[in-house]
Amino acid sequence: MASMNEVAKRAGVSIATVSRVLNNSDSVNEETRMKILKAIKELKYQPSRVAKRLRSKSGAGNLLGVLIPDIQNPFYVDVLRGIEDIAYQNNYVIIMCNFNQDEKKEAVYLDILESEAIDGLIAAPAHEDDPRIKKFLRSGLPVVCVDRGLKGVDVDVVWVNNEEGAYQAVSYMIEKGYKRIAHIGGLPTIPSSRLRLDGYRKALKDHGLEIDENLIVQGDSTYTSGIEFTGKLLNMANRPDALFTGNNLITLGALEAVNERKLDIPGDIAVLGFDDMNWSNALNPPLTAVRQPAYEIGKRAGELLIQRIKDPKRPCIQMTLNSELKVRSSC
Amino acid sequence: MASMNEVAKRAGVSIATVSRVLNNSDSVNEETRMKILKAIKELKYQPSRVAKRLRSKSGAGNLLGVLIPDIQNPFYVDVLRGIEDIAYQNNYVIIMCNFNQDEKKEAVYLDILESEAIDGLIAAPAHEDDPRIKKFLRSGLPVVCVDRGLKGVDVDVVWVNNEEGAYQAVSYMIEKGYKRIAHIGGLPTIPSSRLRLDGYRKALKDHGLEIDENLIVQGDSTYTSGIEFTGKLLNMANRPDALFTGNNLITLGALEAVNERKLDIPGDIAVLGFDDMNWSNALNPPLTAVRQPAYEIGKRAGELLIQRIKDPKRPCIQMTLNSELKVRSSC
DNA sequence: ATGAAAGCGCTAACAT
DNA sequence: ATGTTAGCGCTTTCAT
Repeated sequence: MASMNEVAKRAGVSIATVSRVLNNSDSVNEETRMKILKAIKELKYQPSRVAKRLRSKSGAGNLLGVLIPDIQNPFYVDVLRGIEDIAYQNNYVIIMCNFNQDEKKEAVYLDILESEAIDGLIAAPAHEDDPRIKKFLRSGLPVVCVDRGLKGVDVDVVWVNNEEGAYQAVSYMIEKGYKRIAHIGGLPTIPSSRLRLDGYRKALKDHGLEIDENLIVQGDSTYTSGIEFTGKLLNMANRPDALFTGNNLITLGALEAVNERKLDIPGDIAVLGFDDMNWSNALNPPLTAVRQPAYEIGKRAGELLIQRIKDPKRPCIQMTLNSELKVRSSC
Repeated sequence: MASMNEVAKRAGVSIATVSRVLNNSDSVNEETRMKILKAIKELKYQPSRVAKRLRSKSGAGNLLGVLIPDIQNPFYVDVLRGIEDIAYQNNYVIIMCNFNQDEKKEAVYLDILESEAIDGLIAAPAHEDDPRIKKFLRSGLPVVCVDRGLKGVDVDVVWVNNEEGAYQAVSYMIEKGYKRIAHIGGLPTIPSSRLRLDGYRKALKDHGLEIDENLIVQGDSTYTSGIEFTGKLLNMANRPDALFTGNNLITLGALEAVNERKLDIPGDIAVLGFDDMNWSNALNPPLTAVRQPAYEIGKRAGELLIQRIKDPKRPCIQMTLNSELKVRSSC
């Protein structure tokens, strides 16, 4: 790889001038600019992003960190996709950090990202008190949270109206005539889990249904938890007639458990999931779900981050996107 | 962030000595080592990976590039997950490049990765003649290919026995008694698409079934292509009794098309997909599929890459992992 | 409009 | 065993 020095030599100018045309800062004589451009082409010169990053502290490194809890969850994949589109458009590149709900790993990644001199971070904190993200935030680096907020600090957040989305979903279920609606929630430490549960409770209450605590379970947001809890629920003497699942993975696990028992959806048990998937119509029956605009969440977060990098002083924004109930046939 | 200089000052030594204890190269007096370690702790010093990368060309930068065609394909997500595990264990971090089958984008990403001075690259080339990856390879940087090989060059590859996997699958279908087995393939430019098709043809031939070219279609490997082609196939006067789909996304699209027509699987049409998913049991009926060990492909590729970074001279390896036919209920 | 030179944080060769 | 020093490739004053 040719260096700026070689370009300068070939063009017969100093490296400062080369740097100038590259960053089209200052004015430079049209003739010399041409000479330099020519040399760049001939040498196939490409600036070193590493050197640039080392030299010009923050903002010019074109490097973003993305810290997410579980890349195997389709929701986060779509978010990531949205972030990537914006990053690519702006010549940023992404270091992908999947911490798998492991707080130790999260901490390690955060340290590395700092040491990589990233320009900004998009993160879904492990929970709303997440001390590691908070510390990172305090270090002054631009941060945007997705899907999960942070309590007691001022930070950009992009998420969805979790409580409202759950409320709508459960209300719909009630209106459909379901009486014993169970809920399998995710990790209680994750804010969205609690908000969705709140929405569930509120819907039941507002419709005059009594809340049966036996029908409310909370696991660890995984596929396996979906299988397990659905199994328990279905084994109950007086089993529920409908199931409201707390996320993607739980839903899928629930479907496995239902399939296993050869029960009919929605005949034996209706299923409505929080989180939609691009292939929900491939499920049989097609899944009725609360759709989070995952791709757009990522896109918006990317935009906010780049804005903040350019203007660290701009006030924080909390952007709540709307979820949408996609009615298909499972409920 | 404290720099090495500050550590040196606080410990009352030169930065060279600090560097020595950090890389535990050379011998350094136990006493001074302690002083330095103490200073490091007190200042919460963390070496700058950027500076290190700039200085020590190649191999010590702890940065890997991953270039994949479609992050929204669950197969690649699992591969990525495998790579990440190995990377993390070895203190490497990953720049994620999703090129979405867009060769222009692929080229841009490759340029950027070079400019980022990555230590190595794991890539699924757009196709087997992919000139951009070949060029990259020629530049001398360690490269490992996954899922797709490269023709006419010596390179590490980790993939699966595509032809054999397809052969087994289709043979199984034939033994089950299906007579008119259709195949929806992926992009013909992708080697695995062709190999799977080859396996399909060979199985039919070996079992004395005639090949009906009307039952063979090839699309662009997407979900939509699965929907479309399945639709066409199902609308045929003499429609197939079974479907062998060429990848994950196609399978899902096919299921949507079948659901839409309220057809029964496997009664009206059996479905067997290449590529398994972690939640195949959530499908109804559970999907019979050829399972690629995606996570392990990623893991092995990561291992090979790190080996090559350490020893650029070691001979290239082509690692073929075995696929496995997971018999469930869709076929 | 252009150049010289300092320095970002580190490694490694060369001294001592 | 430890220090000095020259870069890695770039940006950015400060001169001219």
